[in-house]
Amino acid sequence: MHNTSTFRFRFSLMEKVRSDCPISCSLDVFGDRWSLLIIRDIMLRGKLSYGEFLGSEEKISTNILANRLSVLEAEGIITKQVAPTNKSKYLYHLTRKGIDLLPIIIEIMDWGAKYNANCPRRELGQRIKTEKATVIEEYLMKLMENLE
Amino acid sequence: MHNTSTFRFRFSLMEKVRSDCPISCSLDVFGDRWSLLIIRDIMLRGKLSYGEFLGSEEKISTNILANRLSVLEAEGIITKQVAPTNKSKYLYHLTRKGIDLLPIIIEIMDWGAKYNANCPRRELGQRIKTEKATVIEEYLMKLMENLE
DNA sequence: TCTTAGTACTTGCATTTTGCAAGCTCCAAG
DNA sequence: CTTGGAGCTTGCAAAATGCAAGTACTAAGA
Repeated sequence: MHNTSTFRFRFSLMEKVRSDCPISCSLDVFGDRWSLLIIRDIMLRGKLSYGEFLGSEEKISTNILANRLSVLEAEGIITKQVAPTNKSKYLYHLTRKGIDLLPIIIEIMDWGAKYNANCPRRELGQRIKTEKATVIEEYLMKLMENLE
Repeated sequence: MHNTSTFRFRFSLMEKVRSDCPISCSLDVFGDRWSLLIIRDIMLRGKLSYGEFLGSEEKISTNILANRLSVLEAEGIITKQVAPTNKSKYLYHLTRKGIDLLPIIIEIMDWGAKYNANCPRRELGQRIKTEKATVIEEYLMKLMENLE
């Protein structure tokens, strides 16, 4: 199912679950410095391809990106499909499971903006400050439209 | 201010911020597999001491625990104080900044429980399924009482 | 006072993960 | 039939992690 080379580092030992605590299980999946940034790119910035993810300002390296994408796909958080326009390009989309990470992403954004003077709140950041629930609702609907 | 040995690995280079995105900044602080589990222990399980954190089922190792505690303290998320009963014991408490991680913790718990058959929802897990906002409100009030 | 135990770490070392740079493969266009 | 774009893989050095053992300080009991 998964080729070994892609899994040569993270999760190469396959499924070492630390406990049955839902927080612990979640962190086993996305508890690192990169996974949620990829989700952010797809979810909030409309990025879809490997090249677009590479372009983000945090400068993820190619091997880490390839690994995280395969882990997220294996976990059923994103899907990978050939681009209709170009057979050598792939598009990554969120599954329902991936879309359900939205509230986590929004809460992390809100906390980060609140406690970092150097993190300017842009439109979305401003809105979640006063109408978080509404914003989540809106994004949820928008993201669900792209499902299938 | 910080002794070097405690910071010999994580954040030993001090503040390498990847971008001004609030999500990225947040993950620079707690984007790993352990930090939020320590927060969970303090926030939801009433644990307060090094020994209690070590006792959790995920079995964090002593050097990682010491490092994460010092990072969380340096970030102003927890405070460290001598126990009133015993001079050789320390108690860790959440600051306001730490308490504000509550919604993130709750959302991660909810997602983890939803997508892991092997993660049983206990009382709290059940309640957040139907009355998340209320539960957050309640816990927030309870945690704020212990501030100061 | 001497010893034993509790609490909180620190240290050394092997293993794993990360980060960086350089390839490599496949497809499409000229 | 070559050139370029897109998506990776590979090799290697550096950093983080995990484990086991040791240290330092305090408290309590003999």
